[in-house]
Amino acid sequence: MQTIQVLKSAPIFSGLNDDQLASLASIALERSFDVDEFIFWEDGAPEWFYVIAEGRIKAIKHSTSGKDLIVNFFGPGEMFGEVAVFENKPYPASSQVVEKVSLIGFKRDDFLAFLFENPQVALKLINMLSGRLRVAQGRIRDLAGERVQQRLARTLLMLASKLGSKLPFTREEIADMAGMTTETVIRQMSNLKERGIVSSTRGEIIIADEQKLKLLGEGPPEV
Amino acid sequence: MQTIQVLKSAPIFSGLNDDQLASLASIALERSFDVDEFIFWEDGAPEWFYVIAEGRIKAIKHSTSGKDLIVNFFGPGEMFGEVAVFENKPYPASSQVVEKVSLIGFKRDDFLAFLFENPQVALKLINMLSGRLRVAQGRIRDLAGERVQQRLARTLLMLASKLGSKLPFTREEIADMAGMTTETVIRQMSNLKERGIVSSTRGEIIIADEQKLKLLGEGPPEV
DNA sequence: TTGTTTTTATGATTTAAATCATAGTCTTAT
DNA sequence: ATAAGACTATGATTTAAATCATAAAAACAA
Repeated sequence: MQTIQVLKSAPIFSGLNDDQLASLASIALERSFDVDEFIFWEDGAPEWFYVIAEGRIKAIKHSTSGKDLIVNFFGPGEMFGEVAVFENKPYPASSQVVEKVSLIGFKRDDFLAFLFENPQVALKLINMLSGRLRVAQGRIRDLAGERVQQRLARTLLMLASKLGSKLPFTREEIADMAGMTTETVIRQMSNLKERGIVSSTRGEIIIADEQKLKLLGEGPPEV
Repeated sequence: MQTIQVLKSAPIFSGLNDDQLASLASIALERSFDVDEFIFWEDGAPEWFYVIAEGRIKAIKHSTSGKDLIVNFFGPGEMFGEVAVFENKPYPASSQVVEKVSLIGFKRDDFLAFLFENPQVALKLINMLSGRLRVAQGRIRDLAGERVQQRLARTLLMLASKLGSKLPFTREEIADMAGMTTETVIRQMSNLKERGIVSSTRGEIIIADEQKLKLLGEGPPEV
């Protein structure tokens, strides 16, 4: 796809006129990565800020205990790497390809200059960062002290809100997102299957009853 | 203190010239609240965005299980309420006064208009939101699966980085921040006191050996 | 001063989830 | 076609932290 077409369809650049898009495209660079490749590593120098044209990536925070945590997934039209670039500090997480991606990259200085000239985009960016902060705070609460069943339910619902009811994840990936062990996720999923709340095939989870899942995620353990 | 003086000293407005400050002050409104008062409630309509002139507040996320979580503390010069205002969605957390505060408030529309006219402030804001997102992601990792000793250590260090080594908090408040029970915090703190890492009086914690605390926060449980 | 509330402290018991262990099933590669 | 590896499944055991319970010390109020 044409760079300009991709930019046009990205929420962060929605509403830009042709001149603005052309000026953006002039500082953009296309890059592609294969499955499992790392686009950048946690603690690396913040050079690039990306918008996804095609494919999906995951943001991973490594831990001294070896237990990595998947902090987010990003797909077409979404941006990532922005925290590091706008703060001019090392990337706070690694990004690894889940599905072969084609990216549009911007160099830090070029993009900041563009922002300065286009307050409209800056406001949009402020809006999107606020949204991410809201989601992050929600996850903080979820992870602090809730029971695994609730955490799992919320994790699945969060994914479903981005990807629909078919979730292309293994139990292990879910465990890395919800901050628990693979075995625990498997047990909980078995339970959810018995109760008809989800169904699944290898590497895929289908949410069958979103209402019930919401009850589990919001209400007390026993409902 | 004069509104303009306060604004001048707030990081988000650093570097503004007198004209800009005057224009800001013209849309600002001063408000004061007493200890324990709520400035706004989670899920309330996003009307005001605040900068603190004096005092301290805490941001609280309520949970269905009744166990509230303190997601942040803010003091002089810091802003809060921005997520709701910039997204135009309900406040993601409540804010309650810890120490009598005097605030400078901005109405949503007025402030957005100011931002549009002052891209310099917009960029600064992007920078600060990025910083908050980075911190939030760090907390997500901390809360996901680490042991209480590590979580406590990191919580204390996070607070120390904002407030210095004297922390004016009870064990209960720390527990609400780190996502654990008051008893567990008390036990862990007793242990840290025995080892000479912290000392404390009622309602106050003093970090005596930040180096050792960092080891506990970063390394594996046994060092 | 005495009584009440808040904060800190510690012991005993329970429990949810991690860990350890084994195995079946599905997918992919050679 | 068979072997190798990844994914799912379940049982047994351990363990960290929650919960339940009691109490002393400090702060505060009447």
